[in-house]
Amino acid sequence: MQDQANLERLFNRMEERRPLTAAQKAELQRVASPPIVVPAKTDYVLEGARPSKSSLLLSGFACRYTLMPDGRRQITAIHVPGDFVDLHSLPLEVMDHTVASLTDCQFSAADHRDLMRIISNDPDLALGLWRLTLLDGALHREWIVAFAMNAVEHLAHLLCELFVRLKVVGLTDGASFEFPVTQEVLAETLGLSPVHVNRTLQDLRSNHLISFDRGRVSILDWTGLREVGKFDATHLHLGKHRDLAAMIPTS
Amino acid sequence: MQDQANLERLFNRMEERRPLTAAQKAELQRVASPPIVVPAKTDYVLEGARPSKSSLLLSGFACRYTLMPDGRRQITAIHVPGDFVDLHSLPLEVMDHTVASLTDCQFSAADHRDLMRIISNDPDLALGLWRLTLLDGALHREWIVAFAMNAVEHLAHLLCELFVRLKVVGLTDGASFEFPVTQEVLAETLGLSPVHVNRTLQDLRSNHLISFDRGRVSILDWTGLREVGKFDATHLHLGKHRDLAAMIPTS
DNA sequence: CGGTTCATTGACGCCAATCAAAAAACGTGG
DNA sequence: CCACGTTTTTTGATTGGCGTCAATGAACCG
Repeated sequence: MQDQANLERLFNRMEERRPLTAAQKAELQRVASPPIVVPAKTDYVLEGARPSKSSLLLSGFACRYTLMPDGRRQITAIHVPGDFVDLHSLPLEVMDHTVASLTDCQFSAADHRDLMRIISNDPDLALGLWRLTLLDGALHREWIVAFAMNAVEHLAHLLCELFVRLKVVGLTDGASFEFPVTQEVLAETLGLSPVHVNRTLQDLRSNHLISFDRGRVSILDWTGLREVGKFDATHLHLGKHRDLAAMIPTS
Repeated sequence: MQDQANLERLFNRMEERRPLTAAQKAELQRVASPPIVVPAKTDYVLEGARPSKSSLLLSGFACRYTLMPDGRRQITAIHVPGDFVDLHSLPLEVMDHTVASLTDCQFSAADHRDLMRIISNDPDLALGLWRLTLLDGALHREWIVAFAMNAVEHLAHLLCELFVRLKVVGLTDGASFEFPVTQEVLAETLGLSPVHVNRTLQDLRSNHLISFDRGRVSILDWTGLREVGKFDATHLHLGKHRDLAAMIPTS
């Protein structure tokens, strides 16, 4: 059992709104492969592919991105442990973007035939999986809104979002969390130049809202950061952790 | 039967990848309400609501938007006939944004209990509905990428996307289509100021890529517009109409 | 026909891109 | 543990895209 994938973070997320039965958890556990290790900065699912399985991120950070004709990379989603990174390929079949690791990652994969069997036999679980893919959509919409903000607001918004999502899966430590990515990755996420990301980070730091050092983000002023980033957790569709976004974390 | 909703445009979209059976079409038809008329510029589903039904757009243009704290409205999606505008509220339950009409619209609504029954009894149809919501997500991602472009490219991209989507549901006329919205709506969509949208339209016009007059968009140079907008239809997940994005429409 | 909405134009300012270079952190092998 | 090349962060100077403000003109509508 040592190499069995730990699905607790997925269960955390799925049980935000209603609990899973022991049988449902067992069924998901049954179709989850042992951990797959992927080093940092590696494409994991390619645009144009037709995956025969879908992968759950167990540890590390991953992203989805589209390569633009001029060679720039635009990141459209950042994934944290507990996220399915390509569950949408089950109904959509063809990948319209690439999934890559940002840090060293572990994934667990579930065969599409197994997943199809699950959704045929258990409409309740089917709805839960559907719901997970819709949470991605809700995040996409929020990112669109964030793109209409200026650089400082956009960055603050992103950090708020990551903090809450990581908190849900138990990956925060007080008011801080590990986020070992370069400023270039932030630039590709925010659609800014790396230089401007640097200046924007300095802005947030000089206003004592955050510190960001050696891959660790510490939120020094949660209320202030939320305000700057116009962050509203409605789109995260939290249930159990509903009050989490309002809370002021202690350091 | 005169007041029965015409679901052909929905069927068009759902049959991109695989045909629906007559029984499936009949089942969808059975749960679809008669047309609901909504005047232009009217909120139709409010943020925070818990819809008990989901609505299909039969005619007109609608959008989803989020109101920002400073009163600005950011549009996150534009809907064309054949689109479900809030099908995601079935698994997600709570609306995280508002749906509004842009023009006079007609909707047909399906009760969530009926839809739940369908997805429980027909996994195939469930997958088809799931797929529709994922197409929205794919569009969201493409919009994020488009936000990393400059104003001219972004606008060109949007017009390309609308053209192809309208073509799929038979709402184009040669190389042109009706799109009776103000430049302010475009501004709210692109995250630009109305003034700059005006200048950007003039740019496209002066390069003989489009004309846009009295609510009708005509594409004068499809190849050129696609190139400027870096438009790639992969994310539309077309099946039957796969070659549509590459085709040069005749006027 | 008159009021209202919408499209257009010009002047000016600011936010973020770009270019270039230096400093700091990191990784690796000796 | 230090030396070294590489990656990443930081800084400065300049440019350009888009926002803002304000006003005019055109289209629409009852």
